[in-house]
Order: sequence, then structure tokens, then C-alpha cells
Amino acid sequence: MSSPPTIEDVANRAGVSVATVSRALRDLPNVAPATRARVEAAAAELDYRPDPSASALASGRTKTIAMAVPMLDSWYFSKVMAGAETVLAAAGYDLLVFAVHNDDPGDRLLHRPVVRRADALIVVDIDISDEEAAELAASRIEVVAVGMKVPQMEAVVVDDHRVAFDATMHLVSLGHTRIALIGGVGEGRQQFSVPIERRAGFVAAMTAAGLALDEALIVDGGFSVAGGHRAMADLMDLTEPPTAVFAMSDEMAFGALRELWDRDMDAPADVSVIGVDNHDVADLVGLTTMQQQVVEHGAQAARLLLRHLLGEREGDDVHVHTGLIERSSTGPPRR
Amino acid sequence: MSSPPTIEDVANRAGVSVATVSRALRDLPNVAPATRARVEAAAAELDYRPDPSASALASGRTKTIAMAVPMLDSWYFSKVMAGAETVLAAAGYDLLVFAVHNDDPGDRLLHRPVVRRADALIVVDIDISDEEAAELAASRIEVVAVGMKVPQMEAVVVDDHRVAFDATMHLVSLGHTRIALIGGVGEGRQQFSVPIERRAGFVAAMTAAGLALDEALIVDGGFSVAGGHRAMADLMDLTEPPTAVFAMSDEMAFGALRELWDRDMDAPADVSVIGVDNHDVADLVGLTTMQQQVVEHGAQAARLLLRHLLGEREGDDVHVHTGLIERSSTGPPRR
DNA sequence: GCAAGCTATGTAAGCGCTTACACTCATGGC
DNA sequence: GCCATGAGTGTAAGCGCTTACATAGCTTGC
Repeated sequence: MSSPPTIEDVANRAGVSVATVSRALRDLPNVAPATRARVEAAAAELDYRPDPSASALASGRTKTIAMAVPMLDSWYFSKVMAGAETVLAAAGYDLLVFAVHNDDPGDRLLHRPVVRRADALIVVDIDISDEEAAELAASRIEVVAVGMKVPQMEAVVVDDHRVAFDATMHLVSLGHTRIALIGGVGEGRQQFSVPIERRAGFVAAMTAAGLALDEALIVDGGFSVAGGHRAMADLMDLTEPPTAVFAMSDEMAFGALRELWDRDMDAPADVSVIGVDNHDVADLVGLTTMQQQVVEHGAQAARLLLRHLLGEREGDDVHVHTGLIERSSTGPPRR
Repeated sequence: MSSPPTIEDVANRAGVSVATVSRALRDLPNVAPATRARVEAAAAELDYRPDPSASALASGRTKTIAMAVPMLDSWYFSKVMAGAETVLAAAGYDLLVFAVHNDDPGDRLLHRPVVRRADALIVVDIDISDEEAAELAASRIEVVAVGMKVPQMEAVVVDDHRVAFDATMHLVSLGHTRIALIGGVGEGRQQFSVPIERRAGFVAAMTAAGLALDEALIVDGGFSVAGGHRAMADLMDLTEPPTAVFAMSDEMAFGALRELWDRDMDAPADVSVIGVDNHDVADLVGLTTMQQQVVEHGAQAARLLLRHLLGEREGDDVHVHTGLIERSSTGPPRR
């Protein structure tokens, strides 16, 4: 007998029907304790594990959660993924991950075969059109968003407006008046709320502080180290460069720092730099940042989803908080 | 009709049998071009996508690859994952990821239900006993290892002995004689070849250089920033601290640098530090390192696996190479 | 012109589960 | 003592595909 044991093998060995085996092994009621024990013993002896495909086909539930991210090899997404996986694994769910490139607008989530494999979907920072959101809401699949806000979809949300406002205000309070923003919207992404909200928060803070808004100081860093590097180069090439920079992510801030060092400049002596995330190495390079509990974002999304799958839908977003961590990359402007 | 269309709906609409639909949609031979076109049109009109569970149950193939890593939120693993996902997605396979904590020896891979969902398994830096390796080899599941060498299992391998030898020799060539090793084996991991080989390479280089081996200079950094930090603290507290450190990973090297800076010391002025990986921020902090094409490790593993699944098994490991990237964290010892 | 050999298609038997429904006994209230 | 009740178990019908096998129609060679 080389192929794996089936439920029938277990039933024969335990001397009961397959239905009883199915019930016993899934802890359903109406199974006599003695029978349950016999079934469990038989299953253990045969090293039986139910076939997930068969189980999914018969029950309609896959016990799998899919997770869509713009890219797999980024610090933020791997943290979110880790947080979700821990919670899901504990609940007996498996995690199917896939990348959806935000710059490919034809790539509709629901058209991905992978989504059919899952009971639910966690979307992280994916640009979703209203139309697609409606399609998702109408589908069989439960969806929870992380990071961005999509109409009708529950989410683990950061108050991005406030994060940006606070970060900018930190620079303002140090005395800066010429403050740049390194953000990123990118080509295909229209609805992606994170950069939009953070930009709005930045603008609100500048306005609140009575500071002029110079469009030349708002540049795109594509949420990557390399992008932040380039963006900072552009800023420093201006005839009147900024004295402080708010980067929408630590990775872009790293790139910005790198560019300063390339120019034999330093933070905060020449330019103050603040990021968002509290990346693992932010501490190492002394980056002031708005801390996020990123692993917790994933864990919360997973918990929210599990509640949905149990039918408890209270329709409330989960709000996660941020806070300023002051390190050595920000300080008063040079006079 | 709220539930998704089935193959039967497509068959009715196209006026053929379900068998023909199945064949037409999977590009099998012996389908008349006109019929195929009609089936494809019907499928498109209904927005039909086959149910993966049903397909898996009937065919025995899930079109899914599972990937086991010690943890999801580490730079190295997320890169490997990304490399594999890109290749697998292009071939129509989905990626199921899960964490196997190396310090839990009771956690056998084959006993994980998740593995039953997959046609094949990529294991990355997982501590696998010979017994478990044999069990895997005998199973229905194809397995490819990344990073570590397991008997009977094809792998994407780094010549870890050489990496360590070369890194150590770089320090030796700069004139260092008191060289420390920050590595990591950890409790439960007995067979995990990466630290074992790297340690051997370190020892070989020291011996080749005619240098004394001081066991006090070999410390555990657990392959994390925090662990490297602690390890470096222990080293610097020695009555005779090292003048150079070889850390088995960049993340541990970052921790080591951090500890130096905490002590108002610097690399390479006080201690030279070299790592392995060429982590995204290694460049930023000027870390000398042994470069690895980590994304490529995952991609190669995926390609190897796809070949296996097509029945082409040539039994050859894929070797990936490393090279020294000299930056500012290494230099001659202070005299 | 006909058997042999194709190609194109259909028929139907599973794949290994879950679950609605039916059934058999105990048990208990009256 | 009888019927309603409910706990424990079995029977069997799917779930939506894949695929071995059967069949029907066309070529082709001689």
C-alpha cells in the first residue's frame, strides 16, 4: 500500500463507517467517546491525514487564506506576512502568497486562479479600483485590507494622514521651514490610499504651520531604497535644497541618507531626515521615524478574517497606532 | 446563478461534453480547432475558471508548491521567496509558505497538512534529520533544498566552506590575527549545514594562515541583528577582544556594528567587520560582505523543481556563487 | 471498395471527502 | 406500557473535475 491511507482505510480499521470517521476526526458532536477513541487510534496507526483537496471539494472550504502584496521581497510585506502566518497557522489555515504588481492594471484579483483556492483574501497595499472592490464584495470570498482603505472592505488601517502630519510637525517644531516630501504614487496606482493620505497629512501640517508649499520639494521615491536615493539627489540638486525631508517609508529614508553621505553631508547637520516604519535597521543608522507595529498589522488582519469566517462580522476596522521615535537623523536646521 | 460556473455550464453553452471542455481548456491534443475556439468563447463569456480543488482531486496534481522557511520575516527568506514566486507564478503554480521553527524538533515536515496540498516542497535552511530526509525522499512529494545540503536531496547550494574561507582570508590578508566568528547553530538544529560549513571554512582559513584558534572568539549570534549585537558585546567584553570579526550573515554584522557604535568605536578603525549576503542596506552602512544572489537562489530552486515535475531529473545540484564586496568596514588592524 | 488506422468526441467511473437523511436503540414522561 | 425524543451510526448522493475507454466518422492504401 504505497498511496496514502484514505478515510475508508481508517473506517475499515476502526470498524465504523466513513461518516463516523469524518465526524470523529473533526470533533463534531454525536460521536460516542469510545468510538471517537477507536477512530483516533486507527487514524494514528495508519498515519492518516485527510486529503485537503477532497475535503475542500466536498465542503466548499479550503482552509487556506490568500495574501496579495505588491512584492514579496520588501521589509514591510514580509513582516505583515509573518504576522498573518503565525495567527493563521495556529487556527489551522495555510497561507498562499502572491504578488500583484500595482503597475499592471489589467491584473484583476478575482481573475487570479489562486484566489479560487482560498476561503479569504488579505490584500496589502494593493491598488484596487472601485469596480474591483465591488466585485470582491459581491464574491464568495472574504476580504480584509491592510494598509489601504477600500470602500466597503474592512481593513487594518493606519491613520496615514496623522502619521504624516506628526512627522512633518516634528520637523517644523525643530525649526525647519523648507521641508521636502519623498513619497510615491507610481504610474498604475490611482486608488492606493497610503501615499495620498500621507501627502495630505504633510500638506495639512505645512499649512497649519503657515509654511509655503513648494511643489518642487515633493518628489517620488517609489517606496524603495534606490528610489529614495534618486529622489534625494534631485532634491539636493535644487538651487535651494530643503533643510529637512520627510520620507514616507524608512527604506526611502535610507536611500536619502545614503545620498547625503555620498555628498559628504550628514543628517541632521546638513539635512534632517525622518521616515516611517521603524525598520529593523533604522536603529542602526540612527533614523528618526514614525514607528509602526508592522507584524501586528498582519496578525490583526488575520484575526479579523478569522472572525469573519466564523460569521462574526461587526463591520469595524482595526486601527493601529504609530508614534515618533526620535533618533539622531533629525535636529534643528543649521543657521 | 450566483455560484461560480462549472465545467458543465461551459459544456452546455458550447454544445459539447465536459470531457471536451476539459481537453480544450488545457490545450490537450485531439480537439478540433473550431471546437476549441467555441469552448474558449463559452468559457470567457461565463467567466469560467476551473475549481482547483476538484481539479486536484481528480488529477492528483495541485499546481501548488509549498515552501518551508524557519521564519518569514527575515531578509534572506523573503528574497528567496520572491525569487521562487516569480518563476512559479509564470509556470502556473501557486506558492504556499509556512514557517518551521528549527528549534522544535518534533515538527516533522511530512506531518504538516500543508504539505499534502502541494506537488512539491522547497525547504530553505530547515534542519532536517537523516530520518526525515529519507521519509521525504520516499514520499510522493518532490523536494528541493535551498541553502543547506541534505543527503539524497537536490539543492541550490552555496559553497559555504569557501564563503567563510574567503571572508576570513580577506581579514587575514589585511593583517588581522585575532579574528572572531559570529555564527549560530542554535539549540534544536543539529544537521543544519550552513553554520557548520561556514565554521569549518573559518577554521580552515585560520589554520591555513597559521593562526591560533581561540574558542572564546567563536560566539553565537542566532542569525539576527539582535543576536549579532549581543554576540559583539560579549566579544568586546573579553580581556583581549578581537581586531576583526567575521559574521555569518549581514544581519548579525549589522548588530555587531551597532555594538561598536554604542561603545563609541568604529569599523574598521577599532574592529573590522565582514558579513555574508550583501543585504540591501549593507551598502548604506558600508559593510564589507560576501555577496550572494539571494533572489536567484529562490528562482533556481523553483526552476529545478519545475524540471523535476516534468520528469526531468538529472540529479545535479545547482551551485550559486559568491564574491567579496569590499566596503569601508574592513581594513588593517590598528597598530 | 473495404479493412485498418486516425482523429474528434462522448460516456462514465472515479478522486476522497462532507453531509442530508434514514435508521436503530435507549431513555423518560405520562 | 407506549410514544416521543434524541443520541449514535450508517447510507448514499454529491462536490467539479480528469481520464480510460468506447464510439463515430474520415482518410488512406491497396
